[in-house]
Amino acid sequence: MCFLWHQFVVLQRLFNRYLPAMHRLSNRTHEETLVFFDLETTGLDTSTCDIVQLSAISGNKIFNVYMLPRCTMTDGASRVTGLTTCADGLFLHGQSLDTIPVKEALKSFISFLKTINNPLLVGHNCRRFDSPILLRIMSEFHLLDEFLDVLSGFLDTLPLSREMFGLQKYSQPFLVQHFLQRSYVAHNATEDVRALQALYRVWQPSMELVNKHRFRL
DNA sequence: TGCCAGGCCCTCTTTAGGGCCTT
Repeated sequence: MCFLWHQFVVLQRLFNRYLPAMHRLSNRTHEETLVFFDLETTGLDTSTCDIVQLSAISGNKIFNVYMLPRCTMTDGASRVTGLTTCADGLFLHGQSLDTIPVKEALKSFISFLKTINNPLLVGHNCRRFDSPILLRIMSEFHLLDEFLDVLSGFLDTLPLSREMFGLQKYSQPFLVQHFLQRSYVAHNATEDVRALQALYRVWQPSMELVNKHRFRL
């Protein structure tokens, strides 16, 4: 009897010790893989603009494509990105870029995501800007269902950083300067995703905050 | 000359308005 009671006490202690960890594990999304992404677009109007550059990074895997937009770039977008379009193609600071058709670019991005386990797309201000544009254009090319099937969700680092830190600004260049003590080539999607990945490594937000700021369609 | 969209956040607010954030 005494032996059984001892076994019970041992099991109870083990249970009490590991239950909180098991509970945290069940709520974690660590089986998801973070994929930092960014768009360069023809403008700021999320209902009409087109994507000209789509970049993503997950670990050491990098994705980047340029595409010819179906509409002209606004002066503001050309000014901040250095990208211009004409009948001959897409140019970065006057240098011609290799582009692929929009649908091919989107399908290529979906294929990239399929190589990643349960991808969670992470972007700065992506709830209000990048994700509505990406979802709209995926829908226009009848790729939305396939895209959503492969995707775990989105995570917006703008409200996440606002909740984590008390700063005067939360633009990505400011955050990079503040946390990484360096400047970078903002408004180039590849540089933006590398910078955001580096910021996230420094921040290491809690799963509670991640779950608070994640979303799906 | 500089803005052009739209939603969130903050405050000198809530019957509003300006700044921020993305290109």
